[in-house]
Amino acid sequence: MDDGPSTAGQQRPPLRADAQRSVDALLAAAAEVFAESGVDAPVRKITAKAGVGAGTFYRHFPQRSDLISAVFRREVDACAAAAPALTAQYPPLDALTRWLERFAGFIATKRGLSAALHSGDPVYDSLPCYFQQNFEPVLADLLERAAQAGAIRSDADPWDLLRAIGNLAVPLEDGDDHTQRMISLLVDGLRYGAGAGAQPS
Amino acid sequence: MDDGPSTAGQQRPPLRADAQRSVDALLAAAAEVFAESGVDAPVRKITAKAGVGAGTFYRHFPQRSDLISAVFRREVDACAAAAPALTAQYPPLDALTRWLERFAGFIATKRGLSAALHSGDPVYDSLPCYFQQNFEPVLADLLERAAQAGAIRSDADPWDLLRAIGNLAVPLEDGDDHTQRMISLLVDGLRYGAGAGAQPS
DNA sequence: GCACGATACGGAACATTGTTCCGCTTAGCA
DNA sequence: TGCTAAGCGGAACAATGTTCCGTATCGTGC
Repeated sequence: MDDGPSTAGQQRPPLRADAQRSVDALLAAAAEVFAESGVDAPVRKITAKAGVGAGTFYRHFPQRSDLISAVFRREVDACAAAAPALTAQYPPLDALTRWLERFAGFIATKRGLSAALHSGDPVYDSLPCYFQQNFEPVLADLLERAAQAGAIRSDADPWDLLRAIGNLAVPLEDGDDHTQRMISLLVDGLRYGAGAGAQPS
Repeated sequence: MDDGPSTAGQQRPPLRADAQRSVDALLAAAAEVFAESGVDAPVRKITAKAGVGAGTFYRHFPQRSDLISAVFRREVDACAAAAPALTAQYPPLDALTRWLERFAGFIATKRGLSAALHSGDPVYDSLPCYFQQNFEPVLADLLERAAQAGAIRSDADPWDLLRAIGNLAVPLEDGDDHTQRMISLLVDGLRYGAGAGAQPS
């Protein structure tokens, strides 16, 4: 969906192969480093993990916010893209649950992002929108399939659920047992109103 | 209200006179520097303005969040404390207007604080509460006096007003003409429903 | 008023991180 | 295969956070 660092680029010549490799490596490394150290992690940590020099980093991401934004979008895309595979592979309720857990994992790597979002940098303005626009339809589809299968009630609002799980998963601390338990609680809640004789797990 | 940096101190021996001077100087300097450069301003800028060494700074504020929190509380106190004098010196409606402008000035120095508040540092958890607990009664009193004088309507909610002006004053950019105009607009709005034949300015 | 111990001060030194610069390497192309 | 522009690496520099310790000051008991 996004093949480069700057989203505002008008018409930029296609990246040379090695440059594309660098960008990919940096995004992958940054995602890992952000997950373990937050978005304020030192540049050197990222370049080291990516195996590139500092110059290369600043060539592709002159502003830190460019990198943060790019990593965020890439991870949103990846998480949203996981849904179809789950839908194809599992029954609707399982697909739903597994995707919610995947989503919680996504949220868990967002330490420090909340503060960045409030920094006032206009680069971030579009991120909440990107978040909603990508996730809401995905979850709506999962919910609808599960509802049509009679596994869950049909009046759940996707956006409500996304925010609820977003809040549940914020901590990131200790084991994610807690988040997982809360998710299954939510899913049980969804099942409660299903047409058939659903029973809590 | 708060005579030292750490709010969690159990029973700490009273500060030596020179230490108290240092703390005061640092808080005053930090307030100025924060206002002009945001809460991420370099430590050296603060110590230079306060006329103290780096060691002194870290002795009193081991964590930056300690300083930010202390400055915030001190300024909340000062702003809230300005109300009685205004009440004594001006008619109720004037006192109300002047205090709201003072409050807007307070908000205008809070660049970067919003991001800090979302950083997750538990030191900040109590600040929003402190903000509300100090300002709401003050404004409620000003509103009530103005309402009893027949200058404004009596159904205004203090907390609503605080948040509204907080939002109006956020920018801090250009001249504060804009904020001032918006405040007088709000006050006119309050006057509109007054019992007597109040007329917009 | 004086001496003494505890407390606090200042600022140089060190550590960490952000950012730039430039000689060298490589991809893409004719 | 050779040329050129794009890209790379990492040393060097700059800005800032943080520590350390010799010196100065305060509060106190006499």
